[in-house]
Amino acid sequence: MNSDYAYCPVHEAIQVLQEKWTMHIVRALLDGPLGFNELGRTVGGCNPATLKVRLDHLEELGILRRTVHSQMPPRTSYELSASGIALQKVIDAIDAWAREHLDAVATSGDREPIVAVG
Amino acid sequence: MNSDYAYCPVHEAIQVLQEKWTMHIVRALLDGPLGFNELGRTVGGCNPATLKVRLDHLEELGILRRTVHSQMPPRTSYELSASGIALQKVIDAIDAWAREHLDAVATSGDREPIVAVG
DNA sequence: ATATAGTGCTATAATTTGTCAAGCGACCAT
DNA sequence: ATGGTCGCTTGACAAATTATAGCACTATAT
Repeated sequence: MNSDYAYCPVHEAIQVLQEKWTMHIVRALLDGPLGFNELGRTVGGCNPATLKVRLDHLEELGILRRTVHSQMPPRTSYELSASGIALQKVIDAIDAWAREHLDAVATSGDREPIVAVG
Repeated sequence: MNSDYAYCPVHEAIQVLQEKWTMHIVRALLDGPLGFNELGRTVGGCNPATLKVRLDHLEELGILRRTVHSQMPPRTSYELSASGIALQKVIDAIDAWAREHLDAVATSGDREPIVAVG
C-alpha cells in the first residue's frame, strides 16, 4: 500500500500490537504459560478462531512458543519467548499511563456499571 | 459477556490502543499538532472515514483536542492533550522493544523489499 | 477566467476482519 | 453412558475498515 513509508521498527511493532486481542494475549501469557482454552478464558471474549490466528501470527514473529505435549488427548501450551517477555515493559508503560490518565471515561460503547475493584 | 473480568485500567487502555491506527495517530501527533489531511498523510494508509472515527473517539477520551480555526475554508488542528502526551512513554517502550526484538520478521503478509532508511 | 491542487470532512458500497455456534475425536469423572 | 474438558476447524454471519467519490470553498498558477 504505502511503500513510500520508510522502514521503521516502531511502525512495524505498532502494526503487530494493534491487532485485536494481541496485547491481551501477551498480557495473559506474562503470568506464565497457558493452554489454548485456558488462554482463551483468561483473555476473555476472544473466540477460538481469532485466537488461533493471533497465536499463529505471534508464533511466526517469534514472540511466543507453542509446545505440543500430547497429540491425543490434545495438550498444548503457549509460552512467551524472550522477545515476548520483553513486552512486559510495554504493558507496564500502558499500565502506568492507564492508572494516571484513564479514569472515568469508559472504553467505547460498553458502559457497564463499573464496580470499583482495588 | 465476561462480567467476571474485574475492572482493570490496563485492560481498558489496551482496548483503546489496539484500535487500528490509534497508536499511529498518537505517534504522529507527538511531533506536534496537525491538520486532518496532514495527519492522514503522516499516518499513511488510513482513510478519512476511519481517521475521523478514531479522532472522535480519542477526543472523547480526552487524549487529544480538536480546534477549529476557520469553518470555511476549513481549517482544523488536532493536538494531544496532557494524557495524550503521556503516551510518549508507551511509544518509547514499543520503540525500545521493536529495536531490540523485531528485526528480520515482517509484519504479516507484506514482505516488501525493504530499503533501509536512516 | 480557468485549471489544478489543497482544506476537512461525509456518503455509499465493497472488501476485509472478527464473531458465533457447532462439532470432532479422545479422554476423564460421575 | 452422560456430560465435561482439551485443542482446535469449519461455515455462516455481523461488524469494522476500505476505496472511491464528492461537497463547499480558497489559493496558486496560467
